[in-house]
Amino acid sequence: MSSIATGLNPEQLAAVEHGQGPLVVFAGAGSGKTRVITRRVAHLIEAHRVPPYRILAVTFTNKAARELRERLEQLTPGQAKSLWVGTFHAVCARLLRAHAAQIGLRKDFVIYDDADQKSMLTRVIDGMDLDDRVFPPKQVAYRINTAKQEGKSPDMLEARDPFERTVREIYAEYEERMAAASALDFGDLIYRLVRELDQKPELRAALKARFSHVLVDEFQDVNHVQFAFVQALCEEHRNLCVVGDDDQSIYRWRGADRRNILEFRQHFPDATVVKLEQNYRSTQRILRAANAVVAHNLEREPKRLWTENEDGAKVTVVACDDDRDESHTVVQAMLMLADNGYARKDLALLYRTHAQSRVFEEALRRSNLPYRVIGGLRFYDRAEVKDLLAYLRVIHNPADDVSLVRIINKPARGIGKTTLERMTETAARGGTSLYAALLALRDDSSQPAASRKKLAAFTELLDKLTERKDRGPATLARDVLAATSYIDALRAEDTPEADSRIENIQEVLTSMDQYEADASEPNLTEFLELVTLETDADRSVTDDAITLMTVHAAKGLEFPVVFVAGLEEETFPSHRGYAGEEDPDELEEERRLAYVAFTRARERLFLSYANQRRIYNDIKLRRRSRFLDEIPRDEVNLVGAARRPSAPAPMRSPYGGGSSSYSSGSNYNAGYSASRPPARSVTSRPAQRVEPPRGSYIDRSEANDLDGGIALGMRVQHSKFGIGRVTAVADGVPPRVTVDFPDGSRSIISSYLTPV
DNA sequence: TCCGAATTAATTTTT
DNA sequence: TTAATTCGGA
Repeated sequence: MSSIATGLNPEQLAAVEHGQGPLVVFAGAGSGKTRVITRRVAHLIEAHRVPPYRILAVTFTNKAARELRERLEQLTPGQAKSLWVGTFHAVCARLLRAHAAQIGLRKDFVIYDDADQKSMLTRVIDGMDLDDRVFPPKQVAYRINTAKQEGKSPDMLEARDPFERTVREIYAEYEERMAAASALDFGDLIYRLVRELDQKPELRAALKARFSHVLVDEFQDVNHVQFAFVQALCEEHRNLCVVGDDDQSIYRWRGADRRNILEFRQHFPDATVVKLEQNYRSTQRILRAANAVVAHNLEREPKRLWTENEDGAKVTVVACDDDRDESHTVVQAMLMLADNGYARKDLALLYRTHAQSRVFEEALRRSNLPYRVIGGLRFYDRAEVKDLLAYLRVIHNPADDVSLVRIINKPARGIGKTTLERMTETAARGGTSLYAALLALRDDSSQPAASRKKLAAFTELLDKLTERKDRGPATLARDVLAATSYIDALRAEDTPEADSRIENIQEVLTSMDQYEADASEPNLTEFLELVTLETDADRSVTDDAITLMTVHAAKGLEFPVVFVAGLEEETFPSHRGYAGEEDPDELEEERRLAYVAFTRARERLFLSYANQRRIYNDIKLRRRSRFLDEIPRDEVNLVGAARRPSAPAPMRSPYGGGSSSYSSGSNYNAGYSASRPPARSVTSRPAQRVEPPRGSYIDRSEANDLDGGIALGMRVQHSKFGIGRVTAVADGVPPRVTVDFPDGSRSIISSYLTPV
């Protein structure tokens, strides 16, 4: 038992040993949050004799869930297996399956990811004879997802204008098609469960008695339905422990509501509050820089994050001429670090958007530095992988329309557009699945014989495969590949792309074998669920390579050396290109994102920007991010091509008059005293509090007010479509308006329009 | 029905 | 720029 308390500071210990009732832990970056959660669960099991299966721990990623389970296995051998640990999505999926009959769901429902959802919506919109330029599936999907995050069914959706009324109808129709396919989208997993909990007292009673202790990690990123779910589970015992950091809330666009943690005490007035403010991860300088930036936010829980770690090196700001220069300089620095005691896997490059990875990838390849990109295109999103999985899904559940459409003519078997249209029509008329319609057409003697024959061949193939359904996913997948000659077709192509596709398929097969070896009762349903809920970030790092990823993906990770690239206005902070002044909430979220990025670094932090950048065709002048100017000058070492007398639009900084006073001429490599510091000694220096600089809000009098707002009825110009009139305005991300152009109505992102 | 060519729209972040 | 989708000819 002593092992549970070893090495904890008083606040951590208080959180670990807290007894009954609600608990909120404000855990600053690097304050040992994971440690507290792990120890607390172990403590509940060991000291309070809580059976593991009555403890639920919700994490943000599958990887975090796995790690939690592994660490607990070490702390409490043999007990961790029966714990409930997982993401909201995984946990809710499991509960939905367990109570499927009660809820009126098929136990083996499939989960649709975003791409599946979008193709379902495309089919729905098409089937309703609507113009998908006026109702772009992506935009409708965004609205439906938002509705589900807020717990709204179609009839609860606002419909103030014709556009919104139609969206509501699409939503309703979509729900019916999803039910017919016995499919749930990501949003459904939580929303449906919460809805059932509201409507079925027996279910609510069962679930609130199911767990005795609930823990939620990254609570600042929980949205409305997720909180409702947690509240329902805890309303009886009230043993709810939430852990989070409002400064690290970066998922507002996904419905995350920081008020959930900031106002936790209003929901649970008797909640115990613990603040973890000692940082064990970063150097003083890194922490001071990060603190100074986030201190510019107005709406936050006051806190003082401090560390006993040494001062460390100054934060290096790398000023570059252009994007090529930036990638080159960053890679040079990486090479130097790699020569001076750092392993490649100690280095990470973070950026705001995936699109930024390209230039760096090229530069890294040229320098023969091994790297891995996290995110972007998910492994399971690759076309060939999706094809194979679609076969498995149809075998598993023939009513899965989206998957059926995907494979029906892959490989080409002469079932084309005409036949598919006929099927869709029949299905719509009879209110059945596409597969049922397919069978009907096959058996309908009034149909053309040639098409009937092709359909029969296809169903025969499926039937043959379905017979072997229970032999495990891996075997089944190999059967599918053999029966469709999928790999043979790729091999015949004999191109590098085809080869890499074959490799990807091999990798799926390997992961299936792995799954069968690991799972207690391997089955197709579980495997398919695992695969759709798995993110790229969940795949673990083993090889010695530099990691490239978005700041979002870096949440919860740490690296000895972190590079953050593209610190420029419009990019980081990003802005949605909406006309007029900036949204202060959005800017504050960007600042929190910067805070997350900076605090990933343990020893060295490099921040880079370019004065001009190639975007599409032309070269755009860029302005250094205001976040850079929010870092105290003393913590910064400026290197690189900062010789330009002044940036395009000099910014006033609280630490100096303008950019010229900031830079100190061209001292190209001055910043790289790159060798790794000796292993950190256990210092017992008195704690130095790091205070944010006071009164340093930047005067941004030259804020861009170039383009005016787009409003209803306004005449606007688009570079391609010419001049038109705005007929509807929709807020959203990004904001769009519907415009009547000479050649028809279109939905356009408003930043692509100029008023005339 | 299929394939390559032409067209067109788009850049945030993800379970 | 480039990815995705549509189009047109075979």
